[in-house]
Amino acid sequence: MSRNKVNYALIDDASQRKVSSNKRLKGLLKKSDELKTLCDVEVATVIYDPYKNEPYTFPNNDIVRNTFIKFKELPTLERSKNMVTREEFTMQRIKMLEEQLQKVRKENRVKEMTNEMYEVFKRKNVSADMNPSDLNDLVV
Amino acid sequence: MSRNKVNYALIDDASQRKVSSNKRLKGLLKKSDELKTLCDVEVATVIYDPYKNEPYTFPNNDIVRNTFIKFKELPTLERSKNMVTREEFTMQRIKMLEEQLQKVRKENRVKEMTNEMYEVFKRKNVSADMNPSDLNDLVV
DNA sequence: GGCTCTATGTATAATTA
DNA sequence: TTAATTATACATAGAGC
Repeated sequence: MSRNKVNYALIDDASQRKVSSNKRLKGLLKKSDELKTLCDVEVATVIYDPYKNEPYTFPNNDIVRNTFIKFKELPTLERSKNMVTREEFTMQRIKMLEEQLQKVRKENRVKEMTNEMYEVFKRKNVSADMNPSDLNDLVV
Repeated sequence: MSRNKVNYALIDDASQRKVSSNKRLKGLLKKSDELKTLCDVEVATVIYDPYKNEPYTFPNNDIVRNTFIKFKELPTLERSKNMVTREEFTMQRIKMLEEQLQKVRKENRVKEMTNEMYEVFKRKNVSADMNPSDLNDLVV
């Protein structure tokens, strides 16, 4: 069993090529979805299998259409200098919001831990005189 | 060293997200190229990184344009209503971030309250039988 | 930030049912 | 031919520079 290195060339055997194509298409869509979800990147893909009339799209037909419209508009957007300035401004705003979000989430995690301690504390009905530093031992 | 499983969710840390994005983008382009070359499949992709004006394309701008036009002209596909321009997309992104921030801040307040309860609890050594749902009443 | 390295998770070619 | 299985190539998170 077990695989060889991939030879970077068209797979000669048509049925084997189809099998590989199906597997790789599936893999590509998964990777696209991960890029989109983990990294907040907009991905739009159209894939034509030579044996099919209708293409596969990622993430779906409508979004691909929207992205393509944006793509077409690009040269128009690049015209103006003000546009760039404004866009930079907007990007700064996004960045700032993300930083805030990250900070608040971090605080959140700390509080989450303290709440867990509270639950443990309550459940076990332990003495309130317990040294808070002892709680550290309970952290999973 | 060595890696953990990928958590299927947005990577919180912006700079870490960027690193992952770059690696995964590279990987995705390679997979796209392999699908095309090994399996004779037509692939056209547009990728918008939120911090860049210009999208990445695979295999290149012209071919993407042609493939997308072919896709657009398919008679069976109905026209989309929700067409979004690049700018509207960016604004949506800001809105989403603001909503998230607000949500996390709200959660934060709840946890803040619980923490305060914990402190009171500890100080006064009150009964551990108090119902946690009572805390809800305290939320602003 | 970007680059290299490498351990480990993941994709998939080969094989079997 | 499609569906599972498994061994191995490949992608990439984490670490160090």
